[in-house]
Amino acid sequence: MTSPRIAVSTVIFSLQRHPRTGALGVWIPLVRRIRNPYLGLWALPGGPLDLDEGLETAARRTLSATTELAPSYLEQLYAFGELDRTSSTDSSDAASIERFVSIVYWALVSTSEAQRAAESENVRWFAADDVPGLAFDHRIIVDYALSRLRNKLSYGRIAHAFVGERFTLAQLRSVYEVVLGTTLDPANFRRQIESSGDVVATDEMVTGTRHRPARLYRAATVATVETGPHPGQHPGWNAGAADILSSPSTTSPPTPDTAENGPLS
Amino acid sequence: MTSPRIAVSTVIFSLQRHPRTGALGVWIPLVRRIRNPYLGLWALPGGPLDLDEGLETAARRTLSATTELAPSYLEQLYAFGELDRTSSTDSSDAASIERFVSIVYWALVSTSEAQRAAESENVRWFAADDVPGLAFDHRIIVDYALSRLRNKLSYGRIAHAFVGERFTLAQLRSVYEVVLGTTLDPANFRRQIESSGDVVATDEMVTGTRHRPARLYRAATVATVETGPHPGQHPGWNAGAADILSSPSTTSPPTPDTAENGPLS
DNA sequence: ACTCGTTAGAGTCACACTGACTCTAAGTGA
DNA sequence: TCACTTAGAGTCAGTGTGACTCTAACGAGT
Repeated sequence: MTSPRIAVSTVIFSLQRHPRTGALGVWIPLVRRIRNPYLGLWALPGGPLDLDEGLETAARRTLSATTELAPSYLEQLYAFGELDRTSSTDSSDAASIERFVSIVYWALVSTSEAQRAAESENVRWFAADDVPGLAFDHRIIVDYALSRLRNKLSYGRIAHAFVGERFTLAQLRSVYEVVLGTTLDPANFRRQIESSGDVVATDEMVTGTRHRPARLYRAATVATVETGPHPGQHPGWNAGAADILSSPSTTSPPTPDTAENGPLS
Repeated sequence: MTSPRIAVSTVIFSLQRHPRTGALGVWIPLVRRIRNPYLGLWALPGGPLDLDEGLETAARRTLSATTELAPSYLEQLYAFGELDRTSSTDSSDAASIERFVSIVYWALVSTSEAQRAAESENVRWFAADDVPGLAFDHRIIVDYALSRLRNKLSYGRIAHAFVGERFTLAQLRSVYEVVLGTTLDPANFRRQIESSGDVVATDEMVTGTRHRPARLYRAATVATVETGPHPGQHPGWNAGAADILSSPSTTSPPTPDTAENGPLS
């Protein structure tokens, strides 16, 4: 009983367009604190860990309770447990504040799934690189999660989680560009992604654009190789529904008939 | 108060020679449980988190208390908090066992530093890939830490922590070979390490071998770039004392005089 | 004193990957 | 039918890497 209490919080990333500039960026939902340490400030969604639930279960529960979100990708980020986590910019009562150790997860949700986290008095989306003053040390946590996101994206196959089930390579490329803050050569990006095996071409194309139709791809079914850094059973992935990233676009049924996947012609 | 208790444990890696075969390998110290869940079994050094100490502080404290070790590299590994952590191979009383969330660190100690963890009735070193049946889910934790060690070694500049302050490139190479379980071409290894900037040549050489003297190197002073995945202030590194890895070797004062670092001749 | 065995350390070469770039395909809208 | 735009294939030079060869410099044995 002489142990700090445990809280579980989650940094949720999604790609969204800026309401004014229209620029695509990384956004996160925050919830307003309705209790006294840092009352009224924005904070990461989360809550105390129950006695009878696992860590990831707690992350999903608090996530669903505060934002209605069920992320397609969820992974543990870090355990924050220093003594000064609550002080810094503290503006509340100076009375004794109970100490918490926060076990923080980070999640990716697709743009359509993100809409389930409806904005309200107590829930709002912020650009990840431009958050207001947050409760506790949550600003540090968000920055760390962002760096982890960038780092992980450059190695692995996380980008799919931002887009829907079917996506064009241009959409996938824009995920990389937005997250990493760079621009990528379309041709080189195509070459690398296609040879990586992370992606499989479908026979569907996108029509309705004012240019040549783009082929739709889907994420390769993970071959249960499990090489990623996850102990035990946590693969991080979930089922995912379809949604779109670009502005004007619709999918269309199969192409002609002959040629199973395009025999070179 | 209705939260699981927190324990902090550490997986400590060190390179040691097998007492019989003489083969170099990755070893970890374990401590014998002296209380009832899993009494008598080997387990990771650790203990409950006090109310007034940070996570890393707790890791160092419990480490020092059980094994006398002060690791040169220490980093958080993962928080384990599933509900079934204590069941599996449980052989103790079936009564209600208190639930713990373990925040696990992993550490590297040099071969000489490792000798401070003297073997005793309750402390023993084991080959990391051949541990006995461990308490709780510690076997899973050890395996995960091993995979993380291998993964991290192939990217970063961790290898130094296994050797002393001064080391030859052959010693550093053997660290890689032992941890990764491969053999590396000496010439190519030299080329890569030297161009990586992680290492700086000294003007000292190793004599006493039956072949050409090898130059001693030291770890490059980290340029405060802090690109590694560590939130807040945790850089992971500590001060380190000198020690040797190979069998016959002594160092000798500077070389002749002319030539600051060998002008090609 | 000389040779031998051993490892240090420099250097070479072919191959694979990458970034920059060009060119053609295939749609929409005027 | 032309202009515009993006999809997607292809080319080419530079760079890093693995496999390999060659010389340097010690101790040990004869």
